[in-house]
Amino acid sequence: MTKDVRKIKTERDIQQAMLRLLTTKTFRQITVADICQLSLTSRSTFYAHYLDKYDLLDKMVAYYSTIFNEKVHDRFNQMIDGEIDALVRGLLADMADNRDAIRILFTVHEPEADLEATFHRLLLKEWQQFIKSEAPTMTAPADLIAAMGTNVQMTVIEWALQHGETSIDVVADAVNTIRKAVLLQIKPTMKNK
Amino acid sequence: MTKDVRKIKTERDIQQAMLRLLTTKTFRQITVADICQLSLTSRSTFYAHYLDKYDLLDKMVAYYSTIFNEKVHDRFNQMIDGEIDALVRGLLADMADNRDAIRILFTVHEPEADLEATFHRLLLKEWQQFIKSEAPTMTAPADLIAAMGTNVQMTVIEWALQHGETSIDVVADAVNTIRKAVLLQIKPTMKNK
DNA sequence: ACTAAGATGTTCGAAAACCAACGCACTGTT
DNA sequence: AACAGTGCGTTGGTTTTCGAACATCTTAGT
Repeated sequence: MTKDVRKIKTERDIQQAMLRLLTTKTFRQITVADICQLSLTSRSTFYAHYLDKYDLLDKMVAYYSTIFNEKVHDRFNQMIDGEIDALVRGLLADMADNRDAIRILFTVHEPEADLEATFHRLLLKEWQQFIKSEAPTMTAPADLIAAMGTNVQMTVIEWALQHGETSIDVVADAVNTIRKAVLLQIKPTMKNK
Repeated sequence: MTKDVRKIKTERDIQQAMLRLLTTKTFRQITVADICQLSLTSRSTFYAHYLDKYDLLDKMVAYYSTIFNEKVHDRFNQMIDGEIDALVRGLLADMADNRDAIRILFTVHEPEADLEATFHRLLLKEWQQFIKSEAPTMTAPADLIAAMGTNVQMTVIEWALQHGETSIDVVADAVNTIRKAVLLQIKPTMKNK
């Protein structure tokens, strides 16, 4: 039931080729022939794995989205406490291996496949759920605050993807101030923390 | 007549695996199973390409030796002039792609396969030929001077392999002084240069 | 409107790689 | 001496990949 090693290898090669090509060309400009040439796979093999280059992109985005979703869901509860976001720091640690891939895919914005947008959506959903359970009634509109929290975190994530995780320390104070301000809208009792 | 892409890929994978393993273990400690596991190739495929791990090492050494030999032979005549060794600088430029591989293989010293020793031997042969044609009669023993020249160059090569090519500039003066002293033994007429 | 070039997606026989299994040799227990 | 453990090298049937060919489809040039 487990996959043949050859399948794993060709999919790895094809996806690596796609990522490398994306550093040079636009997704639209990339041809299936380009991918095959760089990955040393034959045309027919490519189509044995993917319907077309859109399907390929789709599966890549789906893969990283799944990982992200799992990690977010696991860690979301730890978010409130801790300096900067324990969540964000944890996520970046979890995805250290895939950082290059994610950074590259973040530059691709196709209607069918958009990793950045997907991450944003997943994060927003968790925020909404979080607010609903923690503070059912709020003075400020819940959706607004959820959007705020999401955007703050996304900003940190993207910044760390570009500049490296360690660089988080540089902006920790600034981000913390903002984070606390957002959380204050949800849990006013946290003032004295 | 040209090789199937699949052969190229598996040989590439196997050789990369060998190099990566050599950064961790001794050549003796490495097993065929290790290589197969890391390169994602099956045991039977390995033996379809190589007799055993010694044969693999052998072919890798042979490959880089061939390249080295060609480059040395092409460039040896340009050696005398130019600051530091035009030869050495040229060689390092030619082999920039393979620098990591060569640096790793230089740490392996098996009686049947020793890249460092092979490079040394090839270089020495060129020096002997050079002296024979340029200065058939010399006061100092030709073999001694050939050995000197070879060792000076090998030292620079190994130093550059470790520290990067640009770092040659740092030691250029020192090496040049020595190089000139060696060449003076061959061509006393160069005093005034 | 015609053509040439390049890209897509499919088909099929041949070549290569996989994998599970086997026998063998060597080493270190108990 | 029997034993398990590990590494070597080989075998044969199965699966995957390759390569070359083919029929579209789009796009640019004359």
